[in-house]
Amino acid sequence: MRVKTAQLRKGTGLGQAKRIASSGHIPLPRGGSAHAAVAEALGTRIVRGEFPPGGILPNEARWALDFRVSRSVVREAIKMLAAKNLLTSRPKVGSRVEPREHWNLLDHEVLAWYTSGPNRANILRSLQQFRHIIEPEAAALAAEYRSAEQMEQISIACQRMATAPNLAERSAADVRFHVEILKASGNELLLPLGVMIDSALKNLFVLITVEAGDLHHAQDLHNNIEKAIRQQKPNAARVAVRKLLENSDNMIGKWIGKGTRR
Amino acid sequence: MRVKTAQLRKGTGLGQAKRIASSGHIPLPRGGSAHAAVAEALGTRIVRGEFPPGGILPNEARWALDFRVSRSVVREAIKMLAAKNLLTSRPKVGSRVEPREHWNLLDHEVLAWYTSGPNRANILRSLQQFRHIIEPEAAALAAEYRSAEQMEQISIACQRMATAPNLAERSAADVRFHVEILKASGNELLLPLGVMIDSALKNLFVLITVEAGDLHHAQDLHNNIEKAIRQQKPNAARVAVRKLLENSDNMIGKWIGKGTRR
DNA sequence: TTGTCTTATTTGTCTGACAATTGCGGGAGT
DNA sequence: ACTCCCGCAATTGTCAGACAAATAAGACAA
Repeated sequence: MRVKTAQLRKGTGLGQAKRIASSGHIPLPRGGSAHAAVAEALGTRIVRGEFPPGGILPNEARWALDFRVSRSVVREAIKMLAAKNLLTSRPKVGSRVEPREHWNLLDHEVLAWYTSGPNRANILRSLQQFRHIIEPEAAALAAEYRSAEQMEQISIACQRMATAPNLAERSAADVRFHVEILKASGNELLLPLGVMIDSALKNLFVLITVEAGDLHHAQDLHNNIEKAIRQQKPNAARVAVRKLLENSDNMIGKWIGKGTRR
Repeated sequence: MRVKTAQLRKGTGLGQAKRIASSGHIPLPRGGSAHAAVAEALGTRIVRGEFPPGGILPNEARWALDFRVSRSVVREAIKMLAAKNLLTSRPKVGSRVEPREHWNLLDHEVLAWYTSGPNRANILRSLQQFRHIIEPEAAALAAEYRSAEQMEQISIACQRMATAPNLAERSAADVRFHVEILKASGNELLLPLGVMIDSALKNLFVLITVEAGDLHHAQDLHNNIEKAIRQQKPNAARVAVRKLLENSDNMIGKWIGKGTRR
């Protein structure tokens, strides 16, 4: 965070209130670099719908005033958002928010902004549903095409899950287990997608682990997956993963049922 | 393109050849804005493996010299690549290329750079495989949860495919058909993912359409999908989509078999 | 050998200026 | 009154130079 302490510009009582107010000083979250902070602030507000798709947002100079940063910083932030397809910029017209279907929702930053917003329940549901689509097929592909080394990695992760001394390490091994399966699937796109899903559901993940009173059962489910892949039985792998997901669905159901508000 | 004609810096015979050569003038593709051009140039070279993951790339000043642009432009380009997780920057150390599994492969620009590179066959194979995983389930979900309006849109697209006067319009209707199904699936992540896949396979798409001597057959396959979703039969929808994909697999096989090099 | 200090390099930020683009309104011509 | 063209102004795009901050690497002392 490089924002100067002093350097308060004088009044700037320029008459505006044209398109959107957005007046006054907006404090930036401390800790990172300024452009990242601005990008996060803008990105969050866009994703939350504060600036509707198709709309024009305030110009760079205005943001510079509001955030008390230079225009360079604002520009770099806007370029980052443009790289995520949240908006496009054109001279004279400004930066226009793209329609939602153009947004790169698969970007983990965008996803994080999304899950911090109002309709996070909706997106979390979509994510879990996504796992049902992706993971059984990934396991089936892994069972079919895995190499010996990849199998080795999967087994290591599985064993580490079983012998983990605490929940944190167990959760880490769990993620590793998933990732290794995705790697073994041989599909280059499955890996980043799976990583993205896992990191987005990370919170959910540890909660499930905590909630699972019956760790033995959960471990059995994982062992079954490992075995199916080891024996190169795609269908068995599919079924085993479905069982595991079913289990975690139940955990989520319990968790929601418990009335865990926010 | 805003690069000045004049303004040729003098010699700059500074001794270096430190990490990577990259000396001399690198011309930028004409047509867009400078930062977009630089981002594309750098992104392409990174994705193609010219700068290996974990490596440090030349500093901003150097790129500014090589591309004959200001450092601001280089910085904005680098920020765009950082937003796609291709690299991270830290003071004093420079910009380091991230490991490939961190790259946002689901970004359509990154994907485009990828498909223009050497191992495009590999990535195209992964994409088509992806369709086998995604689309049947999407259609099943659509069959289950579609609204009346969504069904209407799907039918319209299907009919428009049948009555299209030329290949271009037929291809457009085809894409629309897919997108409407994804929308009807009710999963917010399926839509952007599907759009991304379709746009990446666009070229492949039209080729398939061209290649398909038997348009009637292809249309029947689409009609079956439409019917299954209309009748809200998820399993039938899954099967119908699988048939369609099988057909397009065959077309791709034929096309490759024909010896279409390059 | 180890810990600390200095230094050099690189990104980060600020500032001010000008260029390029283009939506919009006003004026000329019919 | 209507249409077309042109200049204006607002906004992003680009440039240049300066300084701040961070930190890796080497120098030096204990």
